[in-house]
This record gives sequence, C-alpha cells and structure tokens, in this order.
Amino acid sequence: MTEPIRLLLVDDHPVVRQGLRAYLDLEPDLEVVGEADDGEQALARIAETAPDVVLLDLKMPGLDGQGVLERLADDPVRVLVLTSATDGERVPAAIEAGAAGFVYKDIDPDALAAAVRTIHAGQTLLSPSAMRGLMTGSSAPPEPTLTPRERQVLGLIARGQTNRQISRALGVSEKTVKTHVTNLLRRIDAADRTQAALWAVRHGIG
Amino acid sequence: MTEPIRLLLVDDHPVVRQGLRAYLDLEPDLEVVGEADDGEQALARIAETAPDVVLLDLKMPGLDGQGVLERLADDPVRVLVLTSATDGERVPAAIEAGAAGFVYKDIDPDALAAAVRTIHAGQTLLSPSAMRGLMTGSSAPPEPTLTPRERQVLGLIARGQTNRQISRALGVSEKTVKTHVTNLLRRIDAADRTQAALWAVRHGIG
DNA sequence: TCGTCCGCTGGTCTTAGGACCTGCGGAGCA
DNA sequence: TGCTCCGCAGGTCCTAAGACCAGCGGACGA
Repeated sequence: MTEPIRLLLVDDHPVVRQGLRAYLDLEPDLEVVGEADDGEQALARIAETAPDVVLLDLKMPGLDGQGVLERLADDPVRVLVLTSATDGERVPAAIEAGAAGFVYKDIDPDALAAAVRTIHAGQTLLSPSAMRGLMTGSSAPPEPTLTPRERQVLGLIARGQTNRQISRALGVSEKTVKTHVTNLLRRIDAADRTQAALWAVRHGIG
Repeated sequence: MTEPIRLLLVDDHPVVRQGLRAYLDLEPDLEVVGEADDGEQALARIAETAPDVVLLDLKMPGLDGQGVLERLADDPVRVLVLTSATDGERVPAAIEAGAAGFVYKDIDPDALAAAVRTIHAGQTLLSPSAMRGLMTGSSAPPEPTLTPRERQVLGLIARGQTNRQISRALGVSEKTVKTHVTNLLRRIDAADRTQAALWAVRHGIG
C-alpha cells in the first residue's frame, strides 16, 4: 500500500471540518493531517504538516481562500476549492490563482474522495459546462434525467435483480431490459450494474 | 426532486451530533431538522419538527432511547437506532419497541445515509443472523465471517470496482480476486457482485 | 505429524451482461 | 409533416464474471 494522501481541511466552520474529517479519514488512502479555520492558520498548518492536498473554503474571515491561494503560488500542494452555489463567482479567480479544482460542499463523500485523488494525481477538476454554470450563477449540477422506465429498472437493479428477473417482474423481454440498462448506465455515467446499484442507493432510488 | 428526508439526531454527545449533522446534511436528499441530547428533549423536538426519521442513541441520561421508543409507539416516525458493539444487548428490546433498524456508530457515512433511506422507504434493517447474534449477547456483529482478504475485496466491490481493477489495487492476479469473490459470495449468500455490493453497503463495509 | 484455514494461482467452461447495430408504433410539439 | 423522445424488441458479438476443478506453501493447533 502506498502512502496515504495527506489532507488539510480549511473552513471556518468546525462542523464542516468535523464532518469532512469524519468521512475522509475513513478512506484508507486518505489521511487528514490538520485543520485550519482561516487563511493565516491554513498557511501555518501547510508549513507544519506539508499536506498533499488542501481542501479550501474561499469565504473565511481575515485572510480568505483567495489570499491563501495567492500565497501558495510556489508551493507544490494541490488545492481543491470547496464552494457552494452562492459562492460560484469566486471560483474562476481561485482557479486563476492556482486551485486545481473545485467541488460543491454538498458533494457526496465518494465523489469528494474521488475528487481528492484526481487532483492529487496531477489532474484538474474543471469542466467547461461546470465553469459555465458557475459563471451564470446557476444552482448545483442537475441530476441526470432518467425516463420513468429507466428509473424503475434502476430501482430493481438496486435490489440486486438480474435482467432476467427484471424482465419477469415488468412483463417485458429481457432484450428490452438490457436496452433500458444500457441507456441508464450511459445517463448516470456508470460502467456496469454494480456501479448503477450503488448510484441508486446514494440517490435514494429503489 | 422529492422532499428531503427530515432527520432528528438524538445523542447525548454534542460531538456525535455535530459530526452526524455535518455529513448527513451534505446529502441532498437528507435534511437534519433538529437535535436532542436526551429522551425528553427528543420527544419535544419530534413534536415540534415532525421528522421522518430519528437517529436515536439508546444510552442517554434521564429518559433513554428505549423510553423514547416506547412513547413513540403510535407515531409514524421511523427510528434508526445508533448503537455500539458494547450496547448490542439493548437492541432487541428497542426493535421490539418499534425501532425500524439499527446501525453501529462507526458505520461509514455512505452506509448511514443508505440506512436512513432504507428505513424511510418503509423497510427494516434487520438480518436474522444479526438479531440472533445480538440476542446471545455476543459483542462483535455476528456477521458471516469473512477472511480479512475477502472483506477487503468486498470493500472494493462496494466501490464499484471490477475484478481487474481490484487485482491491480491489491497487487495480486485477477484469478486470485475471482477466488475471493467466489468465496465471499457464498459466505454472504449473494448471487453476484451487485448483491454483494448492496450487502456491503448495508453492513457498513467499504 | 496431520488437518484445517488462509492466500495465492492455474485451468476449463458457460453465460449473463453490455455495446452497438437495427426498426416499429405512439405521443407530443413546432 | 417532420422531428424527437419513449418503450418495445430483434440481431450480433465480445468479455467479464463466476462455478468448479486443481494445487502450492505457510501458519496454527491437536
């Protein structure tokens, strides 16, 4: 097993830090090595703990996230910006200042862990549609829209049913079920039914 | 999007409530509408806020979790008992008194959110072997005994990984992974990896 | 020593699953 | 009318998954 990714959590709300720590520390390849509640403290902790990735809220009293980013210009640490829909307008400047990506604070824990790994691996977490959405001030990313039938099939997948079982349950051919499965996998960006089932559980379907 | 599931958190330790709230509130379909640190306060909050689901610690000063359950006999609210391995002997009585399920306090956030959704959907979170083990007063959950390796593989399945991906993550052959999968499927009585993943989620693995 | 469990790995074989091609009819809308 | 979406279903094809056969060495306990 390789060294865990070392994380610093920077947010002025203890509740948020606690919540983040509670589930990030459960990931075996992630390790929270410190917390900070403002920009100055963040810089001090970064110097002390040399984290790989900083999860950084932009909106903080005193030295804010943008200020931190500007002072980290020559530091190899990767910064993942934690943002909310109402803070979207700060993100482009943060990216300009060197942040490697951003996520919404309401991101689910799996996706946050994945985001951390992605930027730690040297990639960035930006998509033109996401940037565009932020700049127009639109709310959180929309959920994929499944057709009623796809949703139904997904619900049955999330109960562990095979295509054969689903076809019998719905009174259609197995071929039809396969078609719905193929379509819904593409919509929710899942590679297979197992991932689809997990997605369904996370989204309260089935 | 449907209405979020409204939650009340009941635990005498502020730290626990805070941590729970921090990550449950991050789930878009869940909303923490209140907290209470003992049974009396819990009943008052339930009356005020009409939550869908109560996360309830059994062991509290004054009116405890069991007392709350007994007074909620005619309330439609669903109760998810938060327990620890050392409190296991209280669970059967709590279930008898109307709790819809129980989870261990060290459950990971995904599994907890899934548990909440499951009981909100009207299901229960009980397995005969889990109940049997609890009734005999054993400490650890009496789950099917997976070997350490099987458990590890199951955890990765529960993240949606393929056998190939798992073999790379663990540094073993795909053949070895398949063997572990075959063995763990038999142990947990699952027909395929999708069912195994769902089982893992329900049991706080991965 | 022997037996069991564990983790590792090879082999063979079948089939469920999924991608991607196709097309039908119905509904709704410009 | 034409287009899109939806649900339904056929086809071909490949491969991941899983069952079941086998065996190795190490650790542990009777």
